[in-house]
Amino acid sequence: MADTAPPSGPAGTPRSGRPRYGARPTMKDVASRAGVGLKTVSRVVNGEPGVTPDTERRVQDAITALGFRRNDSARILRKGRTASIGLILEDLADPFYAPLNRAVEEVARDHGALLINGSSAEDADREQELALAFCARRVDGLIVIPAGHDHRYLEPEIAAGVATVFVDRPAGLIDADAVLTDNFGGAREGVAHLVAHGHRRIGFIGDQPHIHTAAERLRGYRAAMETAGLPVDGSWVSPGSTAPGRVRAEAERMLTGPDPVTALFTGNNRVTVTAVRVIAELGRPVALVGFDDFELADLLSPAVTVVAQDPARLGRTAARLLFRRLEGVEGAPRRVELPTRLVPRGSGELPPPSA
Amino acid sequence: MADTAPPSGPAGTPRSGRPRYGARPTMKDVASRAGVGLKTVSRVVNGEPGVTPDTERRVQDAITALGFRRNDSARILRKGRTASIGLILEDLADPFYAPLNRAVEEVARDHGALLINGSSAEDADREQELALAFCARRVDGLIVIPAGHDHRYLEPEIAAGVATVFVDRPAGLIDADAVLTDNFGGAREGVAHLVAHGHRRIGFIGDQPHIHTAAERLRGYRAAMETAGLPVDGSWVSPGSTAPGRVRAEAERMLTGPDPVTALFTGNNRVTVTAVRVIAELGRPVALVGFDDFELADLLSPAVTVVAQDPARLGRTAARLLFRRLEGVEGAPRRVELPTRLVPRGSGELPPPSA
DNA sequence: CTGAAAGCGCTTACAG
DNA sequence: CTGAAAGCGCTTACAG
Repeated sequence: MADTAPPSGPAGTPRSGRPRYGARPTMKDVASRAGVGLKTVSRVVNGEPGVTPDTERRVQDAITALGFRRNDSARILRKGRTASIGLILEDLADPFYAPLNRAVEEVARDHGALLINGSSAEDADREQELALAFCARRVDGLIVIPAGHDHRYLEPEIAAGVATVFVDRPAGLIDADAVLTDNFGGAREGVAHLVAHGHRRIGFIGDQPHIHTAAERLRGYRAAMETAGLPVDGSWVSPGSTAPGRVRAEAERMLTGPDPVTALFTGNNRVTVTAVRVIAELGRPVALVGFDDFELADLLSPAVTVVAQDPARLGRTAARLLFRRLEGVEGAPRRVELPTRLVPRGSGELPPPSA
Repeated sequence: MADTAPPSGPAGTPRSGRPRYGARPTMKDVASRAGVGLKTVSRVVNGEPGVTPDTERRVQDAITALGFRRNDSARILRKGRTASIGLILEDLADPFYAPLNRAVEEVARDHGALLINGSSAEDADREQELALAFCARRVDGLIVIPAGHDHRYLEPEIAAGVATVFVDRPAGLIDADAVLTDNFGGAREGVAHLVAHGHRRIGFIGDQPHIHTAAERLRGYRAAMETAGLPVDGSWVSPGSTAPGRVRAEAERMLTGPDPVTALFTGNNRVTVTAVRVIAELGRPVALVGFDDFELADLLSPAVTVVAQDPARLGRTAARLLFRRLEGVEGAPRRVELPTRLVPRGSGELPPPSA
């Protein structure tokens, strides 16, 4: 008899209508179990009209019995769009980018898209590798916080229809949508704030100058000093790595030399935190304004005055622009610049020591 | 002549061998342009042996000319595994989970897999929706920080071969791999530390008790008190929302009542930060130990003593376990528990006010 | 209302 | 060394 076939254990059930272990039932399996055609199953799964209640029920029963779940990868292959976007940031672990990440996710979710994530680790090669891997998966769009300065490698992808928006820093050597913070204006305002509180000797410690945001902030510092008619001594300006060791050394040098600065403008949150430590160890108050807000800045004493960006808004704006492009909005690449906000908390309002 | 066909603008090039705008060249396009078979292109693209240098060059030229990039979605459909994993956490914007996220990414990268991300927003329905969406995309594996307490919805997926590891909190109503922190032991140690510094009246403010980690930490608090032979007044124990308003009210109540506690044990980083604010406003030192480390804890005054978890290790451990499962390691579900580390910084070593 | 055929862009299993 | 055929699991376009 046909039933004398060897009993099928959990690891392999050749009996028709049931998938083998580790495999998954397909629409074909559902169709044969329900005794209908493939297209009818497709109609039920996708809620398309034109199926009698009785047929629908039979299909639903088969779906439940087999534990069928539509394979969206196959669907996607046929439909063209993948309903997924890729986001490349510098470091998924960096608290500064976390709200940006979440904001992008929310917008993607509103549009029914999934989010693929990756960290460039501030390495141009890794950025490219990730971006192209995402494109190979045929993401509909790409949001990139660039690490590199040459994005020509993306030209074929963009031409092929991958919507691409750069955030936080502009693209290099290609013309593309970008959503940025007004780094120049923010830094200028922060330094002007120190000037307004009587400082004339203001130090700048920032990130490496090849990073766009760092260069812009340094430019803002210089502009504020020039506007105020203040000279800038070369020894007051220190762009470079944000490694605590270097920042610490530079802050100590500027604050304890023969003719010390009376205030510090720090170019990003990591620099600011190290500067706070140095000042605390110094034992005397030093005026400080930092670029980027950070948690607990208000709990330190003195509380730290900052030029705040809005990372969530950066992400939201970029993602919305991306989906607008995907919906067919054409036009020249856009450059959106978001404002900063000066948050006075105490450290930036300290006067210079009365000479 | 054939060349009298209407000129083809950028939006549509019917000329054979070139894709229309917005579409992408396929292996078939490459094959016909190079004058070879489809399989030969596949061999070149995948670096398989058995192609003469001359043929290979012709194929490479066609690839370059057309800007071909293999469609990994199609490849995946045929191969079975998608080389992607999904990670569901509570909130991509939460700095606590950011290092976990990055650690998972690094392990995935080591295994050539991409990372799809999502936030449950502490909502069980949204967790399920995300998990099933990831499964529909046929991720190879799933790492979940669960929001819900019933994960039976994942049983068909797990049976179908989706490797699944829970992190930070265990799965509900199913038996599955889990990587957890020793919340009980950590809390017990933190409270015992306060006891060792002379405190007998210690308050506990924690998260909602239906959250596994919160319940475990409360259990640790009670165990430490009991071990020390100290009674626990009901008014000293406050599990509930971590919203600043509630935490603030509870901290103020415990610290300013008729018979106030002399020390506070706070159940997570958000609670700790609010407690620090309340204590700062109070104007007198109060001993404090918090569960979870946080940035700048050492810069506050007094610096905050914490029971630290290692979120990156949590993520790394979970991801490694996941890939071991994907490599075929069978066996009963595992439960890994990672130790905490008490970090004395000052606030936890304050003595009770001399009565 | 229902379904057979063709095709999305690859890989697998074979055959020359 | 090379390639035609079949198939991964769906959807599209059509026909009954």
